[in-house]
Amino acid sequence: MRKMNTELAAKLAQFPLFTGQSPEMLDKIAAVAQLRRYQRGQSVFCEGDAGNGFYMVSKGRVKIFKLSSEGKEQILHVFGPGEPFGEVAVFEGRSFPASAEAMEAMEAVFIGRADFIELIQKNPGLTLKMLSMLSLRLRIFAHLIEDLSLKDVPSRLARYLLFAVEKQKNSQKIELDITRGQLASLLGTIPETLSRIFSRFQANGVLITNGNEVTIQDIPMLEAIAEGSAKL
Amino acid sequence: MRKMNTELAAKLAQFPLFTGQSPEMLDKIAAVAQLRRYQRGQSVFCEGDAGNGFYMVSKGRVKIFKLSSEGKEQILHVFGPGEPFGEVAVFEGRSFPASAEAMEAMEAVFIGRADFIELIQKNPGLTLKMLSMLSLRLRIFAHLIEDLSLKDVPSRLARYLLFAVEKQKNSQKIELDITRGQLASLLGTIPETLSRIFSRFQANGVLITNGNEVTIQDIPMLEAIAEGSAKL
DNA sequence: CGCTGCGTTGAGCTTCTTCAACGATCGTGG
DNA sequence: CCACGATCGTTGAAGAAGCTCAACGCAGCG
Repeated sequence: MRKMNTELAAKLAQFPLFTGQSPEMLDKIAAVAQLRRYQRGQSVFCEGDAGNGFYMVSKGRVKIFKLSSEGKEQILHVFGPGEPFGEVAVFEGRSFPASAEAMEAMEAVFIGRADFIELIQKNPGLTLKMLSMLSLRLRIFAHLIEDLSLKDVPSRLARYLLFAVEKQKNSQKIELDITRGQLASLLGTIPETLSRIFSRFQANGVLITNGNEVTIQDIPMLEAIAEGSAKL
Repeated sequence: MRKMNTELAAKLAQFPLFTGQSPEMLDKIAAVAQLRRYQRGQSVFCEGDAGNGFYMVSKGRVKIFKLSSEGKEQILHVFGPGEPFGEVAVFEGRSFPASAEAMEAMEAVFIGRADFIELIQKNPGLTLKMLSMLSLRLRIFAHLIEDLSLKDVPSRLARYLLFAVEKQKNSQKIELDITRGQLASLLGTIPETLSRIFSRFQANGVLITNGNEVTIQDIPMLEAIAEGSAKL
């Protein structure tokens, strides 16, 4: 039992949310945290479920998504190691507003609602981090809403690719870390449409695709498409 | 000066965020808060502006929105008395993710970033309220994303109307408190499309429109349309 | 070897937007 | 008091964007 807690505490220390916490505090947190494991495709929670706590990814990735009545999926987030999810239900005290599913073998730390609220109240630094994380998510959501409502699919793809280029230190060769289908769902479209647009970009010399590898050839053009000042 | 502060303190006490605060605390808050007035159509802040603080509506209404490069508008929120806005920029420390404009003569209390962060850190109750508010907004955004990505316009309108019915205590006569154009922008479409759908609903006996007054006649049908199990 | 999941391509169609015109309402100034 | 312009809402016709459905290729894996 002792050993398990120190292991957990070590994991907790990795999370941005908990950096700067004293070892004693980490031990306290570890005492109320549980480690949970999921297989690829396994559901973590479903929209509407009662939210009794929140999660932080320690290994693998989760997708947070909504389903339409016809089964179409809209991905809201893809979270990897260090990122928390399911907090909305904790603070707002109701059900989960979306579903979560492991995209690959995944491991997450779970902390119950009451325990976490207690932690927060005693820890102003933690509070501010949490507020800042929720704010960041609001910003991301606002961006997604803008995309869905005001931009066409080529623009969205262009924005996504430019973001990926930036994230990978401007190397023009990008490794897509999700499948085409998932990317389509993240961009609010379907695989067929996404595929057509990739082809169109390639036909116009904007990029070259090769499996999960995409080489960007014309960044200025991509920027023009992203902001809507050029069409293909 | 003294008088102004007590006036302000009285206003502050009305805000859900500050209910339960001691008179002394309210005075302290009032000392760092400013009252700002806006005319209909006046901009409060623009997307990208540096966010040095946040606002709480005390009179009138604001819309929070994004603009496309062609000038199309997507409304993210409409806020009335008691509701805070612009907090994202405070906690995340960057710029405003969207623009804000007064929809009518409006009055808002402004609190600077540093002051508010100080307040928060000394006041766990305030913290939790703030977390809960941000969470609620994330939930609302998730709903909007679902609408935009997974539902057609008739569904969105149906959902909106059902929500309004519920809000107005189930009287089937609804008073729309925003213009058609604004409603279109809130639902992620344009006035022409919205108008057509209202006509279609009316032609099928689902509702009767009369200016800003809408009388719902077939709630079950509206529910069916909202969830996508019926089309017109 | 066949199966299954994933990606691609084509054809047709639905939905929504665009563009244009028109009617109604309201506030203003003559 | 009326005329005027501005704003808003409505309606029609045409067009574009993206979705559905179906077929096929390809790779990985039992």
